[in-house]
Amino acid sequence: MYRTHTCGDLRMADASKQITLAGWVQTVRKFGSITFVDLRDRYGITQLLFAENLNHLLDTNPLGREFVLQVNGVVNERSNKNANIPTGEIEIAVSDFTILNKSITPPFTIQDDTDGGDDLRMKYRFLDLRRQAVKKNIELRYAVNRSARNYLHNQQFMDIETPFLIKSTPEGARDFVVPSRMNEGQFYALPQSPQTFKQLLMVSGYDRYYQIVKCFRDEDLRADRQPEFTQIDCEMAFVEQEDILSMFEGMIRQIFKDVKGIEYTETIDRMTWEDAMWMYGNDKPDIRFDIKLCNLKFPAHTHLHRENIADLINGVDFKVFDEAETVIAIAVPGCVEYTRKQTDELTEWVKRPQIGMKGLVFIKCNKDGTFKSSVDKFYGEDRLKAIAFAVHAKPGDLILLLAGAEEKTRKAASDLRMYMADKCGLRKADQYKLLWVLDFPLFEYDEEGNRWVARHHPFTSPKPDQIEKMIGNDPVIKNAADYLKHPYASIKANAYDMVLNGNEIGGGSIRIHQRELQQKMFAALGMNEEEQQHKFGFLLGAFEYGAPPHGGIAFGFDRLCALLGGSESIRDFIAFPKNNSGRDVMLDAPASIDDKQLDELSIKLNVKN
RNA sequence: GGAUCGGUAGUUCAGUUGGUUAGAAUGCUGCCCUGUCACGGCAGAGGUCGCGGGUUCGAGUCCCGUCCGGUCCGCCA
Repeated sequence: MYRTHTCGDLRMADASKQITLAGWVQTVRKFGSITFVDLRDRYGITQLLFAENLNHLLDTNPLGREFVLQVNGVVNERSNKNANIPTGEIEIAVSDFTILNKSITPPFTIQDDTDGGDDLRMKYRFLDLRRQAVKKNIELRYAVNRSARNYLHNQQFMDIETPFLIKSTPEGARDFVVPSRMNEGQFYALPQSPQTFKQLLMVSGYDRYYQIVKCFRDEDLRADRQPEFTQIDCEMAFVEQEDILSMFEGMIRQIFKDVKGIEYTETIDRMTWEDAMWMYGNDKPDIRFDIKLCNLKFPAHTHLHRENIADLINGVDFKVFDEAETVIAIAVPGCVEYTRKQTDELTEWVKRPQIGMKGLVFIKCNKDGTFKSSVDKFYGEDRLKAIAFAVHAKPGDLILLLAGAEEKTRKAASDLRMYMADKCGLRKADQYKLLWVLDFPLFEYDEEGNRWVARHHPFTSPKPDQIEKMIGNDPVIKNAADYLKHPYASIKANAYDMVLNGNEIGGGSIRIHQRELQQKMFAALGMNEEEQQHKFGFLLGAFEYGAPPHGGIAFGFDRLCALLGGSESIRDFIAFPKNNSGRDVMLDAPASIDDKQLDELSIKLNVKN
């Protein structure tokens, strides 16, 4: 028997027991004739004491970091206790030991605050995973997994596996493709999601399906985006939007309770997509803090339908604002004392290419009720006061104004809102705020292709009262510049996203379940009958055999884990992640394959460079 | 496809205006140490400054190219 206990088990109650432990050597502390060793496994750390009688054996069999060690000994009370670890009251008086395996010196320290950089840690991920800091993330991931499964199981959901080798249907993201040896010149694709399969399962009558499943997208990566990622993928039949929202509010509440010990009892806010864009400039707003965007000039072209607003900025010959399509302001609480240097830094920040604004205007709302702005030359005290009123600014606030083209300015204002909130500590790490964003547009205009694309995916149903708008109008966009005037631009979908602290953690929709409407949808996306049949004939066919009304949602599992673990990056919540370039630096994958393999697959390479 | 930051000892980093022998911490090796738990003390080894080219009397430092990594924009239905 290799061990009677783990390195996290033993306490004072076990004193004087004869035990056997096995684990990894974390540290060796030698004091002349006695030696302390910290032995580590998944469960904890236990201190070993090698007294005089054994110490000479350590001279001939020296222990190094990460050696695999088995010891027999007696549990003793320590004379000096360590309150920092659960096993800190006891130690093992070693009677004999076996080195089960040696280790070369690891390239970085296996501690919470490792000295290893990201790249190195990924290369030696199997060592990195030994660290407590990473292990607790992997444990959290499993806790979220268990919690979701329990909840869904208790709600009659069935976990049904769907295939990974499927057909490429290049709508949306790029597919990863897999060549087929037995079918010369043909390729499978890895699923971007099990979307069509789960819909077919609804047709088959498995009216509550879920799967915690890998999905694959061949797109550029980010700190929160991996080429293969995991979704909690769910679908239900005989449901309306409200059924889905309440079912999955229940799931997220359960996860908060099981994983974080948080009773999230408060109502989960709901907001339309239009409101989110109007008030936050963003379809996944962080509502932990109350800064809202305020339009001071109504944009000439917008899909956000709002009544006109007070004209507070025109008529003073300030060209920057006069010539701008829109002017958007935010009031940042308590920043009135910003120095010239600090406001200059903000200006530089919005001028960075990623934001791309030309400049930034300031209004300081002094505590004595007066105003001081960078545009005093144009705007008198009365005007500034009126603007401050419109922006809901209080004395002590700093108002920031951005001017420019509608979409760009709105996005910049949203980014600036988040940036200032971070600066002011308004995005509190221990605070969680959930939000549903509803009524997304059904279509999005693709400038490059001058056509409509599905904002969510082509299986999303329009709001029932807007089906007319869809079937009654030709999708062709005659004048690209005026796409917002096309009836399709305003069609809303039965689609919803769950947002946590400014991150989209889940999204879904009520699906189309009638063949005719589905075909109309495909046609709207520019797919002719032949293409429809070729790409989605199986689904259209299935819809003719009694497809029930259905809908679903998918949660980004990795991202949810990262957020619950308090991290921006999902990599530390994936046991073996890929780097920024989609490489596995441990395996050194992807890699070339040999000519024989290529030959079997009838593939000839055409590699540039 | 684009922007930006970085690459110097095993590791994490510092390195001034371009100037003699490139430093610190940690890790590693050896010696000392009976109560440590970030043990301590002494000594030591360890470098093609990512790679290639250029400017210069002289380049870790400046310039050009390139590779690798981080972050972001585009992209991600």
